[in-house]
Amino acid sequence: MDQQVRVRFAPSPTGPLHIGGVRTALYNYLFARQNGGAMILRIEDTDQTRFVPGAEQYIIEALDWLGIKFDEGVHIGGPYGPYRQSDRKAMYKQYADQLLRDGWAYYAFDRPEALDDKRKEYEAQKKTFQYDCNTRETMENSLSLPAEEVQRRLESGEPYVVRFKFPADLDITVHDLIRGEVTMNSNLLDDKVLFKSDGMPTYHLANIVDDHSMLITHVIRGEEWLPSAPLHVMLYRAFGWEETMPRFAHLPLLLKPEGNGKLSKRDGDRLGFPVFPLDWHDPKSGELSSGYRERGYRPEAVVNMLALLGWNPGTEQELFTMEELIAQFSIEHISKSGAKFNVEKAKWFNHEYMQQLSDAETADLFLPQLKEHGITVEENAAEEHDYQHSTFSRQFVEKVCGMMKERITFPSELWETCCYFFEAPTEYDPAAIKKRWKEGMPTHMGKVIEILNTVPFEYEAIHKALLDDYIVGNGLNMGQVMNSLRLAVVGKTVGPDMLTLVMTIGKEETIRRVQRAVEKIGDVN
RNA sequence: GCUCCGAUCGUCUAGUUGGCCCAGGACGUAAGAUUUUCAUUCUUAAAAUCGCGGGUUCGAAUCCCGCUCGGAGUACCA
Repeated sequence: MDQQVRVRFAPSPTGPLHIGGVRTALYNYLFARQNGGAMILRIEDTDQTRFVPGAEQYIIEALDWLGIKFDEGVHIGGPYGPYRQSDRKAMYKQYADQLLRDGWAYYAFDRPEALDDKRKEYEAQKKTFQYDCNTRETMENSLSLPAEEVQRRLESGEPYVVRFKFPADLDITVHDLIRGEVTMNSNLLDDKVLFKSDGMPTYHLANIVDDHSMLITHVIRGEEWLPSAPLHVMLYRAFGWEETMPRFAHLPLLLKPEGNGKLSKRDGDRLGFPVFPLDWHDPKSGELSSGYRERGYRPEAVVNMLALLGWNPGTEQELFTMEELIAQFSIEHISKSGAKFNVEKAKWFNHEYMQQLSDAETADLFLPQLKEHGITVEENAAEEHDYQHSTFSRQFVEKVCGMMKERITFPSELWETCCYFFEAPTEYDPAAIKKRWKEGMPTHMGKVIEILNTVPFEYEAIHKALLDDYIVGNGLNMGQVMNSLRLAVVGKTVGPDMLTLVMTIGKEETIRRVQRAVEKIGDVN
C-alpha cells in the first residue's frame, strides 16, 4: 500500500533564489505531479543573522512565474503548518531534549572563540579540528564535565548548544535514488550542532523534524547535502523514525559555463546572462542582479532549459511543455555529473518559445516599446497606418509581428527589427549606398514611383510592372534596383520580401520614402 | 589535508541487461541551397583514440582494479 508522495522545496530566505535552486524546485514539482503527490514550500529561516527582507516573497513570485505551483506552503497554508521554521521554533526544543534524554546528544558549552582557537591550533599542525568521538572528551560538554557541573552551568543560564553524539566506528549507508548506496564511517563525521545557543535549531534538526512531521516521502535536493546525509539518516534512527524515513535523491550541481566550479552570481554578471529568475534589487547594497523574466525569457523556455540540464527523457525530444515534463520525468534519468550552464542553448530555447506565441501575444510584448518611441497604437483605428501622425492600428502591429517574429529571440529586439514599419529611415547605411546606389539610380527610383502611381496597388500587378516589365524587360540589374529601393524604404539592406514590405507600409508612405531618399542621397557614385 | 561524489564531441547529453556504437541527437561552428537584401528555414560537414593505465571476455564507452583530474563537504550557514 503506497503512501501519498509528498515532497518539499525548502529554501532559505537569504537572498534571491539561484537558478540551481529553481531547478531543484522544478524537479520536486515534476516528481510530485507525476505521482499525484503534494508539493510543499517550506521556508528554512533558522539562521536569523542571514535573513534578507523580501527574499521569501521573491522565491514565491519566481516559482509562480515559472508555473511551479504548490499544494501547501508558507504562502497558502495547509494541514501541516506552519511552514516557516521560525514560526515552528517552539516545537524543536522538545526533540533536542528527546535526543539528550536518550543519549543521542549532549550539551556543549564551548564558546565560539574557544572553537576558533582550537581550529587554528590544529591548522598550525596542518590538521583539521573536528568535534567528534575522538575529541569531544577534551572539550567542555556534558560528556566530559561532571554531572553537577553540567547542572550548575545549565541552571546558571550559561549558553550551550546541543550536539549530536555519533556512535564510534559505525558504517552508515545512505540509499540515494541517483547514486545508489553511499556509505560513510561515523569516525569521520563530526558531532554537528543540532540546537543553537540562540534557541533555534540548526538546519539538520529542523529539517528532519519538519520532514517527518510533514510526512515527506522524498527529499530531492542539491548534491551539496550528500555529505551530511549520513547525519540525517542517523537522526531518523535516533528518533525512531527510520521506518518512515524519506527516500533521498541528491541532484548534480550546476557549474560555471567556463572554467570550473559552481555557478555563482558573479558568473552571470560577468558572462552576461542571468543567474536568477527575476530581477533582484539587493536591499543592502542597492545592487541589481538581472533575472530571466526581465531579460525577456519566456517562463516555458526557462523551465524547458532547466529540466534538460541534468535530466534527459531518453529520447531525442528537446521541446517539452510542463505537462510533457510531468509525464516523462524520471529520477532514473537524472545524470550524476554536474552540468555546465550554456547561454547559447538558453537563447535557442527562448527563440523556440517566442515562435510559439500568437501574433497578438507578440504584439502585447511590443506595445511598450512602440509607446516609448512615440508610436500611438489604437485598438480600432480606421486606417492601418497613419505615418503623418505616427498612429497605427492594433491589427497592423499584429500583422508586423506575424511577419517578423521568427527573426526574434527576445521581445527587446522587436523595435530594432521592425522599426521601419513604423517610421521612415532618417539615415541611410553608407556601405549599402556605396554598394547599391549606382549611377542613374534616381531615374530608376522615379520610375518606381511612376509605376506605383499608375498600376493597381496589388502585389501581382506591381511585381509584373516593376520586376518583369521594367527591370527584366530593360535588362537592368535586379539586385541593384531592388536593393536601392530597399535602401530608400528601410535605410539599410535588411527586412522581409521587398514587395510585401511595400504592400504593408502602403503606396503613399513608400513614395514619400523613395522621394526623400532620392533627395538625400542624390546621384552619387 | 581528510571524507564523499563524479568523469562520452567546445557545451547539454544518448548509450541503463557488454556485441545493432570505428559512438547517436541538440546547441554552437563552417559550407552550400533558398531569397532582389538581411534573417528564418533546409541540406551537408568538421567535431569525442568514450580522462589515463591495467585487467575480465571471443568481444567493453558499458564489468573490475589503480591512477589522474574535477566537484562538494569539512560553521552555533543552509
